Amino acid sequence: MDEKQKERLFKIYPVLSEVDRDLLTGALSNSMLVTFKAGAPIFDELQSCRAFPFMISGKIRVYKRAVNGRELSLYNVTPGDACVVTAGCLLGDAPYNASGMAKTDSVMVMMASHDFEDLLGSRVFRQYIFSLFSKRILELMQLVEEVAFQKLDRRLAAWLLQRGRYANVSHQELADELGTVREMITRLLKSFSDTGLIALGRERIEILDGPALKRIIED
Amino acid sequence: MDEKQKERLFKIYPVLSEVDRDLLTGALSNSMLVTFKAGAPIFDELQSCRAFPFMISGKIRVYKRAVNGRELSLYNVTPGDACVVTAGCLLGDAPYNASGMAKTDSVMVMMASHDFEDLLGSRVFRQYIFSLFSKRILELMQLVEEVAFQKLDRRLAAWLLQRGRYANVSHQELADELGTVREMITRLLKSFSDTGLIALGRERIEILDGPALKRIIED
DNA sequence: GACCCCGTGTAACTAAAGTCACATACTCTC
DNA sequence: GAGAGTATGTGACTTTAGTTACACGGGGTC
Repeated sequence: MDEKQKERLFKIYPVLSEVDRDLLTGALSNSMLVTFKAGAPIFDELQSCRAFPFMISGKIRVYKRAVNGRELSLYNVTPGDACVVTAGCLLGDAPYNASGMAKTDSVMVMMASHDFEDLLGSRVFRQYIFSLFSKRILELMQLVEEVAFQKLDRRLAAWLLQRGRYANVSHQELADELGTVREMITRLLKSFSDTGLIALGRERIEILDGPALKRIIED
Repeated sequence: MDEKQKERLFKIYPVLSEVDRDLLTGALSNSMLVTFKAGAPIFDELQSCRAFPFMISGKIRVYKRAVNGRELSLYNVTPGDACVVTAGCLLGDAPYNASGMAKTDSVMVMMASHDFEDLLGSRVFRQYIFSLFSKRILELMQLVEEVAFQKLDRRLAAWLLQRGRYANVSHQELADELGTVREMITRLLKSFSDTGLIALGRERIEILDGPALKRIIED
């Protein structure tokens, strides 16, 4: 890692500046910069893991894959985040039970497990990591509820709203996000489009009537 | 907290003996012993939380409740465990987003947030807590997958097997565990019973043919 | 331009889950 | 042992989701 990259790292994880200087220097000199191309698989179910990732740029999608090929996104990891599966494997010493792939070109610093544990000696750093964990746990619990209790049209509407005015995704990608099949997405999008809530194009969805979508979510 | 209770606490959380003596003594003298009767609500969605619980005895069920009254268990907390929602709220400074109730009479030591954070200064203690967190996260991810991709008969069979030879639950309780409705459970249990996999009684299920149940799970 | 790949549209059908309504039966209490 | 309250059994029906199979069309390649 050169100085420029360290600087970026500090910018994204300001909490690192609170960590003991020597400890950090040692840990970083041990760490490796890794890059992934968009679409590249990063880890897979049942694999065990060796290092803790600090995302510098890009976006990692963590998801579950069912036997029949259907997928469901659990969460994304972006710069400033931590990947809790990885951390979970690392600290809980269990194999991954999800898969990860790069959604966009991604760069991350991989820090060895024991170095990471050293850094956790810093109270502020620890608080930061814990709060990332906590955020994820709450998100996961939310996800469980949505999958268990909410109809697909609601979940789809919520996904669209959260995405902003335009979304450039194929129906298949959307299905893989929500854990369903392409045809369901096509159908639901069509019905949204028929009632003027959205406009459709190839790999493109535009929200025309946000408030109406919100009403679907709220029931 | 008297000496006898401290002893029990140490027995259940041996890792506490690794923590700095003075720190621990201070933290414990600040802590409160709390008891809940079976069935008592412990916390609820959107409530904020003030302390970290160390379970001494009993069992806490953490679950999500849907608007229409349906429920779905997320996990149970037993002695030696940590309640990650609570920890999540505490450390991530967010309100609860699930509910908790005592399944059996329960006793726990509630430790103030800042005392808990002090204890985390100990590397071994920290590792212990992190590994509890990790375990839960992996469990939650597993749960998401099951709810999203697995049919109810599989999930029910899995629940029964994991429970051991006898389960003393009502169909409604089972429905609340799995996030479905009573009638579905009654129907599925009936079909299991018709094929000789289980024997049914009032609030009682006995597994007769474990291997066959396993086959249902494995498809 | 012919071809192919991929994303999308759609209809008919199956399957799973949930809803409604009500019957039955056990248990505990008075 | 009558009655209340809770647990279970069950059939008919609706809704939601998933499956199958195929048609259409744009965009890029050779």
